[in-house]
Amino acid sequence: MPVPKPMIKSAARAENERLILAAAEIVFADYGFKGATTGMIADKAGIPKANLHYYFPTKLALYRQVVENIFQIWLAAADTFDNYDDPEEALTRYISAKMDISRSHPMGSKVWANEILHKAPVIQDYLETTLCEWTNTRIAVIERWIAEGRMAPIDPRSLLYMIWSTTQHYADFNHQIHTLNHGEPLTDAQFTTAKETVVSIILTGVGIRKADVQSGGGQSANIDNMSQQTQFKKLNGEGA
Amino acid sequence: MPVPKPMIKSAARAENERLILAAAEIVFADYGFKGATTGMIADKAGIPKANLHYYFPTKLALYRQVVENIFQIWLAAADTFDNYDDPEEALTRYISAKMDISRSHPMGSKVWANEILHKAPVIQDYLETTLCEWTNTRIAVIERWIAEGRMAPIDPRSLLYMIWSTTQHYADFNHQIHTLNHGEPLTDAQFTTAKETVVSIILTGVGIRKADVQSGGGQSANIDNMSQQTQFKKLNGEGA
DNA sequence: TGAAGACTTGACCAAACGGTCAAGATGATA
DNA sequence: TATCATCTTGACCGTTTGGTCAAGTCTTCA
Repeated sequence: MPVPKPMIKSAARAENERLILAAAEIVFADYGFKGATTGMIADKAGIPKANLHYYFPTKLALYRQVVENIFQIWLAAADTFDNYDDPEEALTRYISAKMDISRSHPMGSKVWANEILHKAPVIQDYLETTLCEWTNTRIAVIERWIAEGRMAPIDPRSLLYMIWSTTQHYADFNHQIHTLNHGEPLTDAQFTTAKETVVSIILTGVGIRKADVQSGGGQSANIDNMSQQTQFKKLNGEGA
Repeated sequence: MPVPKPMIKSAARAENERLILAAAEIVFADYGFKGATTGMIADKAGIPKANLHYYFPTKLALYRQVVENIFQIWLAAADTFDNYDDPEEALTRYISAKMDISRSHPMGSKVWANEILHKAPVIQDYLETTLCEWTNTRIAVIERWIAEGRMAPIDPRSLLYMIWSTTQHYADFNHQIHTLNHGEPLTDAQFTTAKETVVSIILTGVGIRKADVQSGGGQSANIDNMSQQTQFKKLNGEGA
C-alpha cells in the first residue's frame, strides 16, 4: 500500500480511460480519424458520448493518445535490435517481434498506417525526432555489419523499409490477406509459415543465410531454423 | 473522322471528367473517403461543387471510378509476370514495374491502401474475384519454378505479399520516407538504389541470385546487375 | 449526516457536408 | 431566329457530428 489516496481517486478514471482507449484504437483503425466518430467510440466502450468527452476533451486528444501508445509498443520491439550484435540473431528477432506485433496488435499498426498515409497530421514530430534517431542508429549498426563482412553490401535504409513494410503488411492489409485466404484469418500454422518465409528471404537476401535450392523435384521441407543456430545446407550449382 | 457527332457531344464532358478524376485521386489519397469532401475535390478541379455532382451523382460513384482506374494500372503491370518464364527475369521485371508505379502513381496506391485498411467497403468484389484469381495463378507459377529447382522452396504466397508490401511501401509511406530523408523526396539515384536493393534482396532471398558478402572492409559497390545477366560473385565461408 | 468533489448523462447547438434545385448560359440544329 | 439538349452555378436543405451544458448521482471524509 504505497499510494493510498491519490491513486484510489482515479480508480474509476483509470478503468474508463482504458475502456475508451481500447475502443478508440479499434474504431480509429477501422474508419480512420475522420471516419471514426466519438459516438461510435463511446458506444463500443459502453458509455455515453458526453462521458467520453469528460475524459478526453477532444477527439484529437484521444487520437493522439492512441497513437502514442502504439509508438511505445514499437519502440519496445525495436530494442530487440540492440540486444544482439550478431546480425542473424538481431535481424531474426527484430523481424519476428514485428511480425508478432502485427498479429497481436494489428489495430495499432493500422492507425499508424492511416496516419502516415494522410501525411501524419498529428504525429509529424514523432517522425522527425524519435523515429529519425532510431533509424539512423540502426543504419549505423547495419553499415558496421557490412563493413565487417558479416552481411552483403545492401543499402541499409532500403533493408529497414523492407522489414517494416513486410511485417506491417500482415496487420495493415490483413483484410486483403483474409480475403485471399478464403475469407478466413491465417491459422497459427499459416502465420508461422509466413514469418519463417519472411525471415528466410531477408536473411538469405542479405547474405546471412545461404539459399536452399533443390534442383530435383521435392515440394517444400519448410525452413524452420530461424533461431540461434542456422544449419547451412549445401547449395548446388546455379551460375550461368 | 470515324465518329463525328456522338463523340463530339461529350468533348466538354470528357475533359471535365478527367479533371475531376485527377483531383479526386489526390484528395481521396490524402484524406481518405470520409475525410475527402466533394467541395475540396471540386475546388482542386477548378469547378463548382454542383457541377461535380452533375458529372458524378454521388461521392461514392466518383470514388469507385478512381479505384477502378488504379486497379487497371496494376493489372497491366502484373502482365510482366506472365511474359517471362525465367524466374529471375519475371520477378525482376515485376518488382521493377511495381516500384515504378509506386513512384509515378503514388496516389493510386494510397487510395487502395486506404480502402483495404478500412476493410474494402467498396471494392470487396475485386478482391474476391480478379485479385484472387490473379494471385492463385501466380502462386502456381512460383510453385512450378520451385518444383523445377529454379528457386528455393519458399512459401509463394508469402513471397507475393512481400513484393506487394515492399514496393507499395514507397507509395503508401512516402511521407514517412521523405521525413526520414531530411524532408526531401528520394532523388532518382536514391530511388534507383532502393529498387535495386529490393530486387537484390528478394532474388537472393529466394535463391535465384547468390549473396555477395565481402569479408574485407569496403563500403558498398552497389549491385546494379538487375537485368538480363547476373554476374554471380564468389561467396566466402560463413558457416558456424 | 452533510458538504464537496468526482463522475454520469440526456438534451442541445453550431458547423460542416452531401446532395438538390431551379434559373440561367451555351451551343448545336434547322 | 427558334428550339432543344447540354452544361453551369449560387442558393438552399436535411443530416451528421464534435463538443457543451446543466442537472443530476455517487463516493469520500470530517
